[in-house]
Amino acid sequence: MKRIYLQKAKTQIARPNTIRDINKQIVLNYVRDRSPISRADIARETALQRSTVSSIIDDLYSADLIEEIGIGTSTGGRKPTLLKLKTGVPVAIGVDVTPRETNIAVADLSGTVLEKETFPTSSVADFMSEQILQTVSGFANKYSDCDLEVGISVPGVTDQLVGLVRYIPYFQWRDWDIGNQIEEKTGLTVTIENDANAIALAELWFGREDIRKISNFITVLVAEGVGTGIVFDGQVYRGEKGAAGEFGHMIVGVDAPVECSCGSYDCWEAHASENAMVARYHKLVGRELSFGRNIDVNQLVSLANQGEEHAIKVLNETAKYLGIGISNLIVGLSPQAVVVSGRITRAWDLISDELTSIVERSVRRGLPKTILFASSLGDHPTLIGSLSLVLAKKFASAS
Amino acid sequence: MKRIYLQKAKTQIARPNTIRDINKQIVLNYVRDRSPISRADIARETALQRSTVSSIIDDLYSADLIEEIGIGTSTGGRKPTLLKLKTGVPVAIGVDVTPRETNIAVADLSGTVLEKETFPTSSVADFMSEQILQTVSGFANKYSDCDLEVGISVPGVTDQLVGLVRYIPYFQWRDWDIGNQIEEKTGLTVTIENDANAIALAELWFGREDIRKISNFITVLVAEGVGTGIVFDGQVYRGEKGAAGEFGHMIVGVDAPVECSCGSYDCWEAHASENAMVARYHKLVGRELSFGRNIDVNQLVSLANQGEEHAIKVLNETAKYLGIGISNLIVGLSPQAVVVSGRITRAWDLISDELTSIVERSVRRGLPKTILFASSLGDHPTLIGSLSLVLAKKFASAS
DNA sequence: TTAAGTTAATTTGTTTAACCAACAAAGTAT
DNA sequence: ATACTTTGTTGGTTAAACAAATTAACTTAA
Repeated sequence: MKRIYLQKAKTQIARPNTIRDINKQIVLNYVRDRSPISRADIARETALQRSTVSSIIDDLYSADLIEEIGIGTSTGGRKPTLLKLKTGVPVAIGVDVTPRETNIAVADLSGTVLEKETFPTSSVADFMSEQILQTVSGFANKYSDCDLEVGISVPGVTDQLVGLVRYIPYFQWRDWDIGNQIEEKTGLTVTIENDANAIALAELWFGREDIRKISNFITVLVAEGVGTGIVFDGQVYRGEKGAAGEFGHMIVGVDAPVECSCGSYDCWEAHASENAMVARYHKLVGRELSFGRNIDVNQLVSLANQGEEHAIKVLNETAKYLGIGISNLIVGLSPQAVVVSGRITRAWDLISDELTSIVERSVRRGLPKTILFASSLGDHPTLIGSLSLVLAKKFASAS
Repeated sequence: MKRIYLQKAKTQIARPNTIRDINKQIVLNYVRDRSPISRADIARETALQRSTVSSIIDDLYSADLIEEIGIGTSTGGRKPTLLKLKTGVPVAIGVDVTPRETNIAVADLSGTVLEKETFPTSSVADFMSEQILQTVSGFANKYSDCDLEVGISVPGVTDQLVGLVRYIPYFQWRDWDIGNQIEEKTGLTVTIENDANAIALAELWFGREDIRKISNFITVLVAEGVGTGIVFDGQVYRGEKGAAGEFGHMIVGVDAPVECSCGSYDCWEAHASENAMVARYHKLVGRELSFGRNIDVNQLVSLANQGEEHAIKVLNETAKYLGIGISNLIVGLSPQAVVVSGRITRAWDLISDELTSIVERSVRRGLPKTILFASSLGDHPTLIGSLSLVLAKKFASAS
């Protein structure tokens, strides 16, 4: 049940083709989710007429979105022709900027990465712009016969309307105009989004099956900072100007091991981020043990997985604060699940007990239990996030 | 952009009449919002054909939702016939249960209360059920020729699917079956909802104009406890089993003046509720000054408005904690506005400065400013909330 | 005061895309 | 070999949009 806003009425009214648009999208989602599937199966499940389904399938086939994959087995009558999403054809370019490295990839409708390039992220914005522009337009030229769009994920505040990165705390970049630059050079449509929101979108469309079935959940991205993405009723909630999900700056306790990117020492981010984790380790073992330089998060997690007790202690401590923040979110938003992503989840076995026990304290009488998951998006969740910005548009409903 | 869930596909596919359903709803909203308005005006604003609008208006007229109000002035040609919502006809019964009193009212499509009965709320659930049943069925019989539905607002956790009140902390009622009892006795459809969520719905549809135009906001209800209602994208976010918005149990500080309904002393509710306010006053002035009995919130607010310094101090202190919680919500959810309701808002002039200054600290660089409002729903916001549960259904879009 | 121009609302016919029913194609079961 | 099933297509019907013409009712200017 949703309020109708009259300002947008001209785009909201239903035209004769609105019916087809809606049903086309539903049928496409069936092909995506249940493939291989026959026309008759879709008709049964949607309660559309078989003739209507056939007609819609013709449309989708012409639009190069689906293909026939073969003939199925009979169940007492004519054999069904089976359908699936058209794969192997590039449809999305994803640009994933993280503080350490930048990944640019080309993917097909199913989200499968067909080609990928990686380079270290430089702290000089103009230099980065140039490198990204070069790679993206390289892909665009190579696949100029395909109908491509570009999605960009960055660790900061974005403005989707004007295609601008407002602020990236890690590099202190302000008003980085990468979106428009790509649009101008390649002519492709560009969508830009905060990393945590992009991950939320990726979990919604490409995450593990038990999450894709859920319509209300929260993603927590533990990286240099802590970002949260909120999925509400099957859509990512962006808030005013896409600034929602900044629960990283929620106050959870004093005297954090590191300063938050906002300057304070009492934010959740200052207690539970990778930076906090690294700082805890140095405080515990002294700097000399870690080769005089800062230990890498990967090394820290590996040490813990190998059983090094200091590393384990640090992970547990970090998990505790992660849990406190998560339990605040659960109390307030009552999501069906919370999905944690970031390198810390490589030691999921070591932290899940601590997390679960803290989170369970927040379960209130009579309320359903919120499930905790580690992300299943793999080693580059934000890259999948950037691709999702393009792919989700193909499958999502307009409203 | 919203995910399509295949489980519900059978109810989501578009039929030929889906077009009409959508456009009918949009036209009805124009009549509601812009009345008096002519058919030609609606056609211009929606970009529907004038013939289509006329046909839809005929439908709405037959359904008794609108009426002609007269002839407008010419702007150079034929005079327009002006339309408005049909008023004066009962369509909703609202049942508003608060710890002190219970209000039951009948309202028309515009939300205007046509008739109202009030009685004190008893702590005995069965007795309350009987009183409510009697009053509601009285109204139902009196207006048996009208197409009525019932909305119920309660200060606790509700389960809309089975029509049950799961838990009311104030009275410690569990599984109070009032919804089904009314349905059985009267045959009317009943919708049950938590008070804070009902208020959010009321603000969305019947609140002040500057709020109705906003699609993302949060309502904070300060009563015996503190409840929050979240409006995302023009719809009330209920969370899993309607348990969202329990930010009252967010941890904001230690040593609250009263115990929270959940038993702890560090919840927001324990710092910022009416109960906390009353406890602060007693601690400050001593019990004897307030006639040996607990001072009433109304009295406390009146004293403050008259300039009594202790009362003012208490209100300021309470506003401080209210502000801390609100600023956490703003950081995390980035709403366009926060609407405060409850008796404390009768002293809005005394608390708004304190609130605003705390909230402004949470405004982060580059983010739009969140506006703070006192509710404009009047003295019985939860009653309007209960009526909204019925009325919003008439105007909202299905998806 | 008549003719010309405007605006409002309705009527008539066309198009889209759903539904339904009948049917051909391609199988299985007795 | 015959009867039944299942899949997918074809042709006719219906709902509701659009588009254009028409009627209604009014204002303005010669």
